[in-house]
Amino acid sequence: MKKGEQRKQELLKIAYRMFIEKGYDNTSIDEIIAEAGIAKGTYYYYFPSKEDTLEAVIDMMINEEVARAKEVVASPMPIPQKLAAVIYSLRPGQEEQNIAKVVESNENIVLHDKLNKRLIAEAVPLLSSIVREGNETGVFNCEQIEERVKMILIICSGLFDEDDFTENEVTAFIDVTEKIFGAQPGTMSFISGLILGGLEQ
Amino acid sequence: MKKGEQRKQELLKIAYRMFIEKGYDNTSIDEIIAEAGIAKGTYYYYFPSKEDTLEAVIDMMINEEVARAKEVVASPMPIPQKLAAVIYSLRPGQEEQNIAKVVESNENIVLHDKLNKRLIAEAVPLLSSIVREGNETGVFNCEQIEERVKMILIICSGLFDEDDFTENEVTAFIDVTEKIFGAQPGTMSFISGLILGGLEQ
Amino acid sequence: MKKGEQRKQELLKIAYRMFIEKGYDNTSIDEIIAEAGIAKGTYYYYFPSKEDTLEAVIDMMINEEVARAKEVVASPMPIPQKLAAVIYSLRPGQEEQNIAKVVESNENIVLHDKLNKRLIAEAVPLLSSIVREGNETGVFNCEQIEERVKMILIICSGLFDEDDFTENEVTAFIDVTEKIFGAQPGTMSFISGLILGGLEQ
Amino acid sequence: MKKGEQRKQELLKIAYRMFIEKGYDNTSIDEIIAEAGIAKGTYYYYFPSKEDTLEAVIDMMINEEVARAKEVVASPMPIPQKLAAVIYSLRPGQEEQNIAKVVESNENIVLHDKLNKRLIAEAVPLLSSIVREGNETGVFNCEQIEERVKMILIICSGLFDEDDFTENEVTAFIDVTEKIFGAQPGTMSFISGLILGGLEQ
DNA sequence: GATGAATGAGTATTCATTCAT
DNA sequence: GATGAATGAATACTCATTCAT
Repeated sequence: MKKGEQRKQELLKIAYRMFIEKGYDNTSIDEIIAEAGIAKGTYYYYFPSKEDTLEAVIDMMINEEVARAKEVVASPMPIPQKLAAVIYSLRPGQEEQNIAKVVESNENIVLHDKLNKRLIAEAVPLLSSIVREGNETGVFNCEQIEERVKMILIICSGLFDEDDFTENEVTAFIDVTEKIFGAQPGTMSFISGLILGGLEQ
Repeated sequence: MKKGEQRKQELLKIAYRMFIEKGYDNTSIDEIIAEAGIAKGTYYYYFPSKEDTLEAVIDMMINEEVARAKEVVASPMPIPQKLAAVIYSLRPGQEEQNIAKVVESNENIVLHDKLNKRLIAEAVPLLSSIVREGNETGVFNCEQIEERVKMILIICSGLFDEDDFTENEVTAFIDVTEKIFGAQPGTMSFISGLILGGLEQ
Repeated sequence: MKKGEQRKQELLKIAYRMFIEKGYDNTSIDEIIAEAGIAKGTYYYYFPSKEDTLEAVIDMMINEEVARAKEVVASPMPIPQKLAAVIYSLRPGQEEQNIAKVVESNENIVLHDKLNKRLIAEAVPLLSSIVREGNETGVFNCEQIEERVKMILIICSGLFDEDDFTENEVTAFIDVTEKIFGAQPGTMSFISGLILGGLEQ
Repeated sequence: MKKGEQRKQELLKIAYRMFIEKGYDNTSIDEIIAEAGIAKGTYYYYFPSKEDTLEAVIDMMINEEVARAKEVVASPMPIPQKLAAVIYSLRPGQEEQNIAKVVESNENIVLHDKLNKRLIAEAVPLLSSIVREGNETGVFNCEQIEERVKMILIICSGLFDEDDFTENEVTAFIDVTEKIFGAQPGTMSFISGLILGGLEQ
């Protein structure tokens, strides 16, 4: 990697962390360069605008999450487990666990929303292939695969984004997931353990 | 209604319209007062801050939508139709049909998101009572009623907000709705006509 | 005059002086408000932009110069003297005599040029009426009055703007002026004294 | 011509074109080097500063215009025609005819003004020799030759720069030119055709 | 000759909020 | 109830220039 490209990656990491910690709108260029210890001109040498930096940060996040998801896809696992694992690996916020102060999601709707739309776009094909495989092996049975996958993703992001879900929500979610993909009752019940395990981390 | 309260309502209507037309962040107090023809001090006499104005605008929208929804609840209708009708009446954006220029939803995530969360909070009890009635009459059959209602609302807002849904999405949505509430296949198929009808307006 | 209008006039005076002393481009808003002792917001309360301030400054200068010129027009004087006196009163830079440090004209071409164009537009009708009167009394004899007046103004601004003209230039100018307006030789020779007198100030 | 000198000339041509197309102030070094396809360091290897580039551009323009003018001076022509032809060949903007988009003259006062001053300095001796020749052959009759030549140049640049002159202006200009140089009425009337011909190009 | 990463002072503008009258 | 003058912190972005390699 060239020297310039490396520097750009560093900047990206810093911007990424600050956007998550403080929110995109609440993070000023001045703060970013102070943190990075560079001059303002240097920042603008690498990024044409703050907006572009956001775009680049989102690309970076997406790429990492998708890469992780693809590893899961490639790994040997029962279909239902694989489906759940991929969704789980895509969880926006996964990344953010390592960061101490995460801004209230209210103050970062911009980042959150952009990320979500991109994530859905990237994840639908990935998950659809799994569901298709499930259809073939008989563990799933459904049509409109892409649309159902999209629904699951929407439900996940709407339901679990804030980490304050209840047992009832999980129960209903499992049932709905099974029915959405035409699986036998109980097929997805392992999710319950997965989520609780995730919480205990 | 007192004179002061009346003026506050006028201001609210203006702010409401401008937020939708231009987006919350892109609407400045200066623009609001110019439109209203009042002095800046007058604005701050009625609203402690811009944020509070947003809150009041959202309250107003919610109230109107909930009132409309309650009328539907009170009206005599088969349960499944009533359920759908209430959800439909709550559709955020319903209000905005009368406004010429509506800002791109991207630029109004703040308003959009706040509204959505409030709407879900208000709508869940309303819809739950309908589902409960459905359970009693046997047309529905499900537990975790509130959670399932919430899911449906999440799916609706994620799927239908942008008016660019496909036939496959509608088909899948109908199937999923039936299964979520434990209804017989075909129970909710009338939705298809409802959505298309809504589009043809 | 209302309080606000008064403040605006003060600001205008300050901006005017600074533009002349330092040049338009070299004068920053920060410097203006520091000089005026006001907050940045206050500046923008009175002027929508720096460009508008320039426009307002030019208006002010033009108005004062035109007012002075109109006094001369109204005063009883022989036509040739009156013509010269009006031109002299319009001299851009007349104003600037009172200001200690005047920026090199090179650095203020913007102001200078805008002023010049406005001045010619304002002055042509005024001077034309004088020339017309001269035509009637027989002291002048020319057609294309407006065009000739414009020429004289162009010559003046091109020749005398920098105060470093020579005796030969004055001699030629007098001759040309007489011929432009079809006056008898010697009619305008008093100008020589006028210019030298002006210089001695 | 050495390789380095050649590259400098190329750069100059690019800067020249961009200054005219976009205005001096609106053209950034970044844009110049992007157009030229060179690195920033390379630019500064050839030019010590942007200001110096402007100076060099102006030199180049002047040289070309003066060279053209000198050809006219050397060609066999009646004196009055030669005088007019030289002035016409010096017209700033002559060069710019070949360039598609030329910035509004308002936005390029800096270039325009510098060029004008330089042009007058270069042209006065050239034209004076013609007028002197005219004095000797009797077609002209005037003193203060340099000063009168300067006046004509000032009038031309002030009157004809924007290509929107009227018939009256041309008529007056011809008359004034004749009188400035003490020529017989009608001597310069051919100018009328020259200007109209120039326009028809 | 040539590169391109780094600089940092400079700039205009926005806008929610306050408060004396 | 109503006014509007005053505030000032905040902010993104520009750009000519330098210099180690």
